[in-house]
Amino acid sequence: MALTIGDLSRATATKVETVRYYERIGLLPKPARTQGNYRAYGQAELGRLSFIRRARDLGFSLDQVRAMLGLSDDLACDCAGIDRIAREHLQEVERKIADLTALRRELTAVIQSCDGGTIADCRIIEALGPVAAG
Amino acid sequence: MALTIGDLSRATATKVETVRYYERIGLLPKPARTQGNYRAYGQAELGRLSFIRRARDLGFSLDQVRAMLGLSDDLACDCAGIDRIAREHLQEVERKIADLTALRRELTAVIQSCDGGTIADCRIIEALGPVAAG
DNA sequence: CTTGACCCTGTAGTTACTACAGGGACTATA
DNA sequence: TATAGTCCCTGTAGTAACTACAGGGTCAAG
Repeated sequence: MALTIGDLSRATATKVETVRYYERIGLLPKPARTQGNYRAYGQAELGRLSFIRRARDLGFSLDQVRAMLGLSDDLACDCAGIDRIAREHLQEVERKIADLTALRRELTAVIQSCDGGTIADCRIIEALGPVAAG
Repeated sequence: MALTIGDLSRATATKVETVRYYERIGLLPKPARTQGNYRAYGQAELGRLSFIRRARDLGFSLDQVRAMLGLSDDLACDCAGIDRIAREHLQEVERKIADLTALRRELTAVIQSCDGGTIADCRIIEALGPVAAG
């Protein structure tokens, strides 16, 4: 049972036009077509699209997404290259987790002070303040 | 000692043009000017810009950033509204932390299997797979 | 007093979508 | 079996969030 472009769209909260856009720029493979010329997808494409959308939502560029998908596509080729890419992305992932954790702490504080009726001590901007000068 | 636009740019890894863009769309306040018509910033603007850039890097839209900055700007006004916005953003932050944690696990696995010489078991796509159908 | 690094305003280009326009496919139902 | 409604198709044009010049002014150092 093949999936339509609308199925992928609903399952990943992605506009139909965006799915076609990803195909055009080569992020998604050109799918099989039905007799009526409709795109016919399988579970693999659904998984790939889900990865793309969620990685985008985490602030990675399409080029970075492409590189991460490459980790999965280029299996058993250039291990040194894969290792380097994975390590770079791991660093970025850890930085993002740290920033989000700081943001969570400050949002929680805002909510709590709202609960208490006072909101004079909002430090949300400081949560993502400038890094120490190099 | 005022900061130049170049100082802000270097401190936050932001293009000078982007700083001026944020001013144009009202995300940064119009700063004071020197005799020579140069923009003159203080620490507050540096903090604000840093917040904007890091929140953008975490995948928040400029509108979402604007709402979060509002939490800090509108102190002592509409507590119910602030609470709602903060709770919504907290939910999104927690979802992102969960996704990034899954991504970190898979990237770590890729690096480890590379260390061991085998990379046949890359599950990075599954880390951000489709959510169960509703 | 000029060279180089910085700043200014403006406009045009890029990335990553998003929204039609104009038309074909398929499903239900009168 | 006609036809209304919902999907799909290919284009092209618009939007959001930058980014890159062009053409020119400012300012510290030598």
